[in-house]
Amino acid sequence: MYMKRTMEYGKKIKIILADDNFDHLLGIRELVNMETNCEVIATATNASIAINLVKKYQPDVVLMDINMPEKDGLTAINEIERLNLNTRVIALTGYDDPDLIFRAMKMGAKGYILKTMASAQLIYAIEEVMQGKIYLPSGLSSKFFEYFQKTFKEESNNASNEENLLQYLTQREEEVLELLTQGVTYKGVAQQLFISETTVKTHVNNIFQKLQVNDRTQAVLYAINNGFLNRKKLKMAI
Amino acid sequence: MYMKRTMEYGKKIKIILADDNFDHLLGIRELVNMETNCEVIATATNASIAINLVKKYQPDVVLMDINMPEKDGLTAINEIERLNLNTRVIALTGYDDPDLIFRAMKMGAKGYILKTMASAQLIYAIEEVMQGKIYLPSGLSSKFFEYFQKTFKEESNNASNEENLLQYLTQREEEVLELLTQGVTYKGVAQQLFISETTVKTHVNNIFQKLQVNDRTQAVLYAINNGFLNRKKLKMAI
DNA sequence: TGAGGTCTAAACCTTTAGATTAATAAACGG
DNA sequence: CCGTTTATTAATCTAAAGGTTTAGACCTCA
Repeated sequence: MYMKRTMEYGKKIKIILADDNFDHLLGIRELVNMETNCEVIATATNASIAINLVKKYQPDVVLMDINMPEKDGLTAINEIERLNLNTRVIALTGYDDPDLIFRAMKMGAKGYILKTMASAQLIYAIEEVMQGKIYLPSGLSSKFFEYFQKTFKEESNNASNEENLLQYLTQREEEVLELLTQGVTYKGVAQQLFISETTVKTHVNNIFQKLQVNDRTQAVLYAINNGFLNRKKLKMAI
Repeated sequence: MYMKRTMEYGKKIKIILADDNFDHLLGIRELVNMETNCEVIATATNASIAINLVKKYQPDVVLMDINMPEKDGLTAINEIERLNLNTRVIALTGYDDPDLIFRAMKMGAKGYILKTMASAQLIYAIEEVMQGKIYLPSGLSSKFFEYFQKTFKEESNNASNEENLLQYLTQREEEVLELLTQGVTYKGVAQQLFISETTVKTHVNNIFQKLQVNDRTQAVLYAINNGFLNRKKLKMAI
């Protein structure tokens, strides 16, 4: 499924622009077209149109303003990524808000540039992502990592939380809890573990005491918030 | 709480080295000490000792080999970060495994370098992180982002899952569900929303039907896995 | 061998959860 | 304006969950 995609000289890089500000649209198009290696093949003033254009033309690069009304640019990036085309999206915005950068990268953006940046950087970004690289200017990269680490700080504080009550569970109790986190009833747990329903209740009660909760919902929430599922490798640790 | 930390000329950058390989330890110390602006004030051959040394000397930079036996380097990085000192950790390893890079950054590493890299890069990395920057060489940065985006791909596929059943909930039902995700009982919900317990049960039943689940645990799991909490801004969207 | 922990199970009881049905009021379309 | 839908409210009844106590079988470690 992997398609090699180096810059083929002679063929221009096909670009689609999406920006709700018409003046910006024209300006950027002008700028990009000046670069002989690039060609803006279509423009859109909202995200929905942009997505349709991408489906139709399958461009090399999409420059997506992520501050658009209605369907926002971030969602649009995600939808384009999920098309699994060979299209790279570069997020374009006026703000260097860390959360925005983080979410854009999360959605699959291959680059992120500010409208206030020098125009040469835009061309450079296009060339970089065309080579399969990620383009994040140094300043934005720092913001991204700051935000990234801040986001995971609480989690790791919780996950290795002084006293993680999950550690006191026995193997059997972990097995029961794992089934509880899947929404299985006592009867279901009993059948899957080949024990009686009353035994399940005993285990569950012990779990409640150890986790200091009163019911299964709270137990499940505790388990999820304290890395139980991660440990079980049911889901990638985030 | 923010302390400005620029390079103060005249004062050497205090560095602690942690590497279980004694030869590497000597080599890196030699290398770092050659840089007149740097000084290795202590070395450790395992993570536990390293952490104690950090507590004692509060160095500017820790070069941490993350492939050590017993307590692994990644956990050590996390523990050092949680000390909230002004110490920056640079991960040091022989492998450019994306997962390793991702986890190191998650734990709070400010830089990541390979032992195979040119020695000059090590010095450069130290200087960069001392300026508050993140040091990730281009190649490793790409690996990081690839991994980052791959990790979040599934999640966003779920989150904006064609048909997110959460969208069919009424406002009242959302209020009820929000309380359910906190492990509140029917009685508790009734008191908080000033309605009768039986009314709560009706809402809950409607929620079950709309989310196509059979009990509150499954409803809560559905809500969590489909971005309900994120939307409610109770928790940072990851 | 005896103390302690785990896993199993049962009886008995209280509380909560879940299913069904239905009344009221607001919103909407023709 | 009236029938239709939808949201919200509510009562009743059954099933499931949860609390408590007791106890036997098994294993381990001192």
